[in-house]
Amino acid sequence: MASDQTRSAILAAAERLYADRGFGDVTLRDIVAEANVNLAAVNYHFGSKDELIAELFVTRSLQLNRERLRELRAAEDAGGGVADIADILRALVGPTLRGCLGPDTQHSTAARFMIRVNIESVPAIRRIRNREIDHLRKFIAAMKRALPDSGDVELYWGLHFALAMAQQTVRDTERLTKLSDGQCDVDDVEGVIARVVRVAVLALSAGDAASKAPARAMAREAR
Amino acid sequence: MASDQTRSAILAAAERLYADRGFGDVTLRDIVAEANVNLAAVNYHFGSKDELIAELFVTRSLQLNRERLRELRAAEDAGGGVADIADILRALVGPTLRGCLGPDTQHSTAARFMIRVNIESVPAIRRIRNREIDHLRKFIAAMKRALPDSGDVELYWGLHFALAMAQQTVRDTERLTKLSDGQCDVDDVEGVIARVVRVAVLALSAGDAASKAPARAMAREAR
DNA sequence: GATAGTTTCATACAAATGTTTGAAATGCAA
DNA sequence: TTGCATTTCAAACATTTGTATGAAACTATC
Repeated sequence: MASDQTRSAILAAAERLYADRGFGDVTLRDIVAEANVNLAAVNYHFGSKDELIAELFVTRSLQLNRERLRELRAAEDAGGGVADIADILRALVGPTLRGCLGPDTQHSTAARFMIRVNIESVPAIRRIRNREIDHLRKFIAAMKRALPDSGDVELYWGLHFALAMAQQTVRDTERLTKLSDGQCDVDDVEGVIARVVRVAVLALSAGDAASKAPARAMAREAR
Repeated sequence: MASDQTRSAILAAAERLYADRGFGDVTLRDIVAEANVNLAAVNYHFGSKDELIAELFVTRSLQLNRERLRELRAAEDAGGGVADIADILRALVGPTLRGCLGPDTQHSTAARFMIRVNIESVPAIRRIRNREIDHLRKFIAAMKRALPDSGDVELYWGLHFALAMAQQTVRDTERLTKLSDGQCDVDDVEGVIARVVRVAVLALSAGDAASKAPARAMAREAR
């Protein structure tokens, strides 16, 4: 393994192209042209196109999970072993949103790549994604420590909804912006994070109290 | 236009195959084999593969939007022109969840097709989806009537989050089920709808009061 | 500096795919 | 029936795609 130059060039070019044009219409020939390497280099260094995609995704995915856990640990350390529920959720959705939203997103290839992953979802990536569950369990455990009186089901739904809001915001930034005529400032990343976390916390605390009351009644109260 | 048999057979076969195996690996040859028609029939009747997909999506999409608006009108009529906010949100997410969730989903081709649309998102469909905005504006208008004191921005975010929770639940049913070891009963469709609506309503009411308070403080209160 | 292992390269392969074509079949009106 | 338009059909087309091959270039070790 003398020179990783070719390997790195392929990875960089592939990520850039996938980020810009999506998985659908980027061919190996596009990638090797962008990387200025030979067509056969991809199969030589990665085995197949899918393995190249997988390596790209795994790398970025591990980065994301690492960052999430780092923030989670920081929150738990600050709280002496039990973190604030809002901080837990922030550790969950913060890295994703910070990476994929904001004005500087235009300049980060890695971020644009992860957005594509969220939007398109090719089989090669979907297979890997299912391993994400172990990672999420760590957050469930932390949430259980923070809210020991909550039922497990509520925690699962709370985490699910938190991720839903974060990922949909990444996925459908354009629609939200258009719908609101730009009134929803998606570039204010920390603002978006705070908003998602706030609602997710509410969802968690609401689950217990009102899990049996019909939503209709709740809405009446809210008026 | 003597016989629409061929046309209909193609549409039905295509929807079935796309529902079962996704857009990625269903070819025209698969479709015509399933429909027992000639390969050239697709291009003759639809012009191209993309136009076939588009027609499938538009049909189901219009059905969905019609059902949403029907429920919205029903809610507004019942309230004398101004519907309950929970009912508005239920009209928004109910049809999607009822169509795509639940035990009977296994039997509805249309439902499974729309799930695929939510999961995969091919370019041909993404282009059409952007026209959905006008449809959503009607819900924003209804929400504004229901919550006249709410800021527009809060309404946009509320609708965005409601759709996020509904669509992610459709998209990631499997992950949620695995993560919770089956504890989250996604087959209880009306339960899921109530849950999504409840959180969305909360998100709307929370926006006003706490839009300036940091989420950290809110979480503390929630303890 | 010869040799063995690694990497690069041009090129070919094989398969799949959406689309087109032109003739045959069918349906329908005069 | 005749004639015209619509529809079906088998076959071919033209690309595009990921992958494989075998020789050449390169690198490092002895």
